[in-house]
Amino acid sequence: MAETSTLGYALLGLLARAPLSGWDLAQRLDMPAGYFWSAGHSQIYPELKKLERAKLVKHTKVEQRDRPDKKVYALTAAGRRALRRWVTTPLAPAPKRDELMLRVYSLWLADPADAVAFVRDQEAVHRRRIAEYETHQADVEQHWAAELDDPRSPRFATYATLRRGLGYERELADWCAWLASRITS
Amino acid sequence: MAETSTLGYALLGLLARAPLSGWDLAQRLDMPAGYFWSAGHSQIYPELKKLERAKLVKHTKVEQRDRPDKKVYALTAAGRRALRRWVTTPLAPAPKRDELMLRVYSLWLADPADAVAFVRDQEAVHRRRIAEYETHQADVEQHWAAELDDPRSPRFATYATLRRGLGYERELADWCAWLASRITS
DNA sequence: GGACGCATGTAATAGGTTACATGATTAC
DNA sequence: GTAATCATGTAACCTATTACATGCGTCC
Repeated sequence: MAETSTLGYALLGLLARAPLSGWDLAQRLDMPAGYFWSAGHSQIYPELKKLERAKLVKHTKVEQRDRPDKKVYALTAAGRRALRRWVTTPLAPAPKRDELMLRVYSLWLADPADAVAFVRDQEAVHRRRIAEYETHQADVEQHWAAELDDPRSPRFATYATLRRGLGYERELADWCAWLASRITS
Repeated sequence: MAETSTLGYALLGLLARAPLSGWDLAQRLDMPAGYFWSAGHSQIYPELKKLERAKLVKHTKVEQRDRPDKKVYALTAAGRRALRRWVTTPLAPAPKRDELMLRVYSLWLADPADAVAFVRDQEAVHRRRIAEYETHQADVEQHWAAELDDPRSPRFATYATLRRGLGYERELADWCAWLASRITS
């Protein structure tokens, strides 16, 4: 029996690093900022209420002069425990849904010229993302070198996911290049 | 205006290669057989009815002596055209949802020993999948070498997705190994 | 006055999973 | 008879997306 949904854990994971408002959480989980989980604000506000009913988070009203007031959510001790327990719980294999692969599975039907254009376009998308991630990586390695050796610092965890994102995008872009050249030849 | 849902295209993609019954389609889209799309039979049977109403597929009853009768679905000319059009249509960036990365993002909270065990376990899962895919790859390369050079053969498309699956799993397993050793040191 | 960013919510719809339900045929 | 495989369907629930809805404050 999970204490909350996966989205709930995503929110707890962000709040474990710093208290945030619903709007702030939505910023971080909206594409393209959310590297590996995403959600719109219409999903986040109700979820925060659930988490609060479950006593995993609590909010405090913060009045602002220059902007509308907001509710800032923070983890409770129980919320932190639940998150900590969840992170190393056995992970059930999730069904994959990759639309690019689904397209490629039927790409033999297309005109080869169209197929190459499609695949080269995908490659460009991922090369752009690689450049973006590389900038992040360089920044992180320069400014937080010390923390990247400490597996108990949040920065270490962020760095690990960034490395994975880079590896993923590189492998994908290279595969696109391989496929495009293979169709051409 | 898409002519059908992504699941619909997944079914069309399978039927473009050979006519199949709902049950056969479910076999191919059930974990772990479906490499990059999955669906249960409760989603497939209604979807086939939708596709038939849209005249993208048609079924014929096939009586069997040794087994229950079945409905075998095949693409119509319109279905084939719709699929062909769809494969190279610009692909909208999809929101990512990767629970493993979500766990790792909060892994700094866990005891390092638990964290390493968790990551090593994940690595093992993906190494097993690599071994499986490698067997497939060897089979395909041996038996269908000629077709793998023809971008208009379905076998070529399957081979391309298999290569991608292998690249994905290798990158992931290697990243797990990197992370585990980084936590340990 | 209008656009933009901040801020919070609800409603309707679509997509997906789990559970319920039935029935044929074969092998043990 | 009973379990396993083949075969087809519906219902209930959960998750996620898109659309609707409101309102403050700043800048132009």
